[in-house]
Amino acid sequence: MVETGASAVQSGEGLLFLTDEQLRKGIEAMFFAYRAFTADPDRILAEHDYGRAHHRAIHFINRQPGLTVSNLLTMLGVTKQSLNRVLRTLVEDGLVEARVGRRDKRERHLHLTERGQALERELSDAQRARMRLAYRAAGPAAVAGFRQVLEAMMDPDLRQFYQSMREGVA
Amino acid sequence: MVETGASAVQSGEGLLFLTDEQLRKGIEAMFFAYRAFTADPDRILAEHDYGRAHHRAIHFINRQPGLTVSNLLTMLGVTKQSLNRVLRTLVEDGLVEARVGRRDKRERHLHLTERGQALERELSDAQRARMRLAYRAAGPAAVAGFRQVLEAMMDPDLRQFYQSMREGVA
DNA sequence: GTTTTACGTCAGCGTTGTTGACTTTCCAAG
DNA sequence: CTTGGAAAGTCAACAACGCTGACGTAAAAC
Repeated sequence: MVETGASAVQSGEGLLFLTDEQLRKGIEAMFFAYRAFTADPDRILAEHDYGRAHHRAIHFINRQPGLTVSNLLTMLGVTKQSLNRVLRTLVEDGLVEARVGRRDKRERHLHLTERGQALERELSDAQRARMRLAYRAAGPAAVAGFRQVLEAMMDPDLRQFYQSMREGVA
Repeated sequence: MVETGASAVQSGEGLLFLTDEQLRKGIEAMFFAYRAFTADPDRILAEHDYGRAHHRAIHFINRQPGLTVSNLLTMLGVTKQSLNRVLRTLVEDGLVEARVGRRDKRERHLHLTERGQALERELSDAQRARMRLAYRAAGPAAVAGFRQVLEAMMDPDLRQFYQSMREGVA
């Protein structure tokens, strides 16, 4: 066992938010919220015969047009075989274009086609709509806290990635 | 398309936190944080030849000892066939006990055995440890906001479940 | 010129989700 | 007391999406 019991309370600092029960509620909140978070895109993807893996690829290709396969690999944290299967179908279906690198011809630079962008918009509109409602309901202060806690949960290297994603969308 | 462009900004209310870019960052934060959130349990589960599905079952059985299979089904949001496969291995391996209902003998009331409790503790200690660090780093105000936004994201019926989970652990 | 890197691909496997069909058990209402 | 339907379990088949391992090609790097 790592740490058991209401360790935070025992510290006597009045850190009620660090009770095991509070932590447990946070864990469950993550579970249920993530379910909701993926529900809308999942519905749309099912209509197009795609899955979550396709969504993730599309999202990051849209976010950083021209990123290479290995970049994407690092961000998604899957094997190249797994990603390749997904990427191949997206290229075959004409949603993604893989351009050979000009400086380094081994690289493939990924871009969304118009059809790819259309699906991306459909997916992210749905996801943003839910997010917007949640943000609006909770208010700006809550949103700041939300982002702070999520960021603190990430592994350091993934946090780097997250923070370094440029703010503009091109 | 549902809503495109920086709709919130156009409302002129100064709701900067509702920009598409802010929403996008929230979406990515969810993605990366959830990865981290499941990483520690996943490692432990792999050692025991179990998967995330087992973890989820164990979590909720521990949380509400004696809950029925259909209760669990509703909370997890999977089919009974899918849950049954998981539950069967847990019962076979002696981590979960399925007691026939006394009032309604069709029901199976689920309980963790000692070995089940041991694994639950191992898993949730790891998960809580990460959560505790994140909470501590972000502070109580951020934690409150974190919970508020997650709660607002949930579908109403799942939010009901989430809120109604009793605070004690029995 | 050899090694390393980036990418693609084939084969095989495991977990976890799905649908559909069917049985058994049992409560409850007619 | 019979019957309808809910709760639970099971079998079969399938799909998405992870994984490992092995292999091939092209190009960059040393």
